[in-house]
Amino acid sequence: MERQTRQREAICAAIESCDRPLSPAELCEAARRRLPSLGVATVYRAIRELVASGWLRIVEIPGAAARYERAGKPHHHHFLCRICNALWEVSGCLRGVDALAPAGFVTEGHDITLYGLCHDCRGAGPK
Amino acid sequence: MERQTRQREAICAAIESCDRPLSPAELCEAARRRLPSLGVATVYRAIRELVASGWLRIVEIPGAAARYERAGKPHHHHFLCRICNALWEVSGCLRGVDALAPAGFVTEGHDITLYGLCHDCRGAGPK
DNA sequence: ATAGGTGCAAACAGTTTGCATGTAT
DNA sequence: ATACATGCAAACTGTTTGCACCTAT
Repeated sequence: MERQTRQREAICAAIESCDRPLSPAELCEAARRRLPSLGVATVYRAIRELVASGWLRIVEIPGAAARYERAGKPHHHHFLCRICNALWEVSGCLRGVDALAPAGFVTEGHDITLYGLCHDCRGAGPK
Repeated sequence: MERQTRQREAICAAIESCDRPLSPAELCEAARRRLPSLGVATVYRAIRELVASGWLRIVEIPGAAARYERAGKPHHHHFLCRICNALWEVSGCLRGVDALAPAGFVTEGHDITLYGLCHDCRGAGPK
């Protein structure tokens, strides 16, 4: 990430102007609205570099494509809406999560993902 | 799943003789020890049918290929070893997980995945 | 006998890589 | 001027599908 290029500006701008984590495809589509000629490979390369540099964070979701959000937020988890597929941030965590591991295992971290209906979809039928 | 075939016997036996969830590749390898000519496509087809019939359960893991375990076990979670990539069962859960959701959200379920070093890899360097 | 199952290889989707060209410094 | 970055297409990986052959019933 040594040079400032139009493609990197488009990619970073797309991430910053979105309030939810984006998948590579969503990010590519969003950045192409600013720079239509943008290639997929460039998006993947930028993601890798931004993650390596600590600017981006990978959000891995069970059963869905990984998404990316700006790094630096406090420890949190996510809520995946079954209806609209939006991924929401869930602040806070629980004590004792890491201690669930079997004896003799070394726990280095954990993920918690909640599933259900988000505020917007609760009560509404499928989109 | 209408007929009893050697390949299906090998696949089901592989699952039942293993105490942890297997990825499609692991399952294929294990079943091939019983029936070396087994094709990948057959493994995927069997997985799909066994899940549909309720005999197998999908275990989705953030950032890793899905694994499969016998259905019907009590609620539990999993531990993914960073070194050997094996997925281990973690018995128990925590109270209050579903209540982490933001107000107004309806939580229907959750996943917890722990990461770290399993008993076999703790202390050992990378394989 | 025959419908369902299998193995192979081709088709796919998502991600990565090689290379000639473009461009920020 | 010269690295570094980009776009394209080919390569890879993991999963699915089409099809001719095989086999449990």
